[in-house]
Amino acid sequence: MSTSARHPTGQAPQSPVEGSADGESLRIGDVAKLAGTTPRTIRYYEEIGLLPEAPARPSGRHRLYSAAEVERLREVMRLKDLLGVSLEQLKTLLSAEEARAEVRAQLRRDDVEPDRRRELLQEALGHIDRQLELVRNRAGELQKLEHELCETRKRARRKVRELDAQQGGAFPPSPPALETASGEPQP
Amino acid sequence: MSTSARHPTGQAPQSPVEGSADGESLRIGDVAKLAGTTPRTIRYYEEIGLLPEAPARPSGRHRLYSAAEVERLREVMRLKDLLGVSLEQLKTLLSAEEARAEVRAQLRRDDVEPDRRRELLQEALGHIDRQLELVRNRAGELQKLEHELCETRKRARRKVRELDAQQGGAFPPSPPALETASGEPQP
DNA sequence: CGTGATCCTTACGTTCACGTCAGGTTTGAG
DNA sequence: CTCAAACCTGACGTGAACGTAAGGATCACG
Repeated sequence: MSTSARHPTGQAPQSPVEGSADGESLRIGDVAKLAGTTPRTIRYYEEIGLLPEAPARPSGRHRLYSAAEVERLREVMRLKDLLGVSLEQLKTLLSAEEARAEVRAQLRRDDVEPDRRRELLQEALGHIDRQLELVRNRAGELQKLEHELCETRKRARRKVRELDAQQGGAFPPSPPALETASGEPQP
Repeated sequence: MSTSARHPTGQAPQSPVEGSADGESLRIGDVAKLAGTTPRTIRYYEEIGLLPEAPARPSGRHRLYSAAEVERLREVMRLKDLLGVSLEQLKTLLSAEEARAEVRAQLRRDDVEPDRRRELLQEALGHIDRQLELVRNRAGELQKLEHELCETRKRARRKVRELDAQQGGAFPPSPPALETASGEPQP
């Protein structure tokens, strides 16, 4: 970081990020930026099997991704954050989606026996239900917490108003500070 | 762990856990069990200032807790889990509750100037609002996720039914597996 | 007042989820 | 073809959140 800022163009000359017409050939750095993370994380996720290996990479060559991989990554990060599970558990959960993808693939082919189809769909449904239960539990807990906080908030506001009214008269219920009326509550 | 299982009474002779009439004098192991964690974790939380030091412990003596501490601990664990924040951030968030406790204490004393009261209450309100926003964000995200999962689930079920109907006739829509009608969905 | 279970402090070990650095290779604009 | 920028593979480092083990002090029952 001293005498290397040569390119007077300023920014990095590479990284199209959206240059090509279709949504193909993103490099790992681009994907990372688009998903809001780092290349290292992507490689790590791939390493532990949370993300599939970059599709058909010809040996030691650079990884190339499509927009779909970015979506996948975002979804992974979203689930990790919202469900608060370990990457290992997340991998298990996501295996369900892989299974579903496979189901869809099989469904597109028309040469599968209906019995087999039923099996696959039923399995997928089971996965979905497990996820759904997990999500519902957490969502419920969070709503409970939200409700509690709202109540607490109400009580606090009431106390403020009481205080205002009690020794009021001196000056009218003037705007107490900045954000006054309904800046937050709107259930 | 060889020739020490003497006490024929079977269980540990200590740990009242609910023996005393009031809710006092719990030892760290009891608290841990009641809250579903370990003594080490409790000491750690105390060490980093997430929990207050066991009240008035006479020097190197054992820690003693009351039922209230158990509640506090459960609350901490709940927030940690639901909000998915670091213990450091959680400490910051909880400082708000400490502040609120202090406010309540000051409110009980009657000799505080109203202006000061207002200040305290307003501050507490600010803390609450910050928490509330955080909780609401997460709750909203989780609901979105839940909704998406529900949709996916619906589609899957529809496909199953289609499959049933298509090559049905052979045998009626018999119970596909075990859990059949409305075992999960009830929004 | 002995004694076994529990607790104390101190300190090092561990797992997860990456960060960072080294040394070499690949890529793409010029 | 050149050359800087980005990428590659290892390998080691790191912070958070505890686990675990050592050596000794406390506690409560008998």
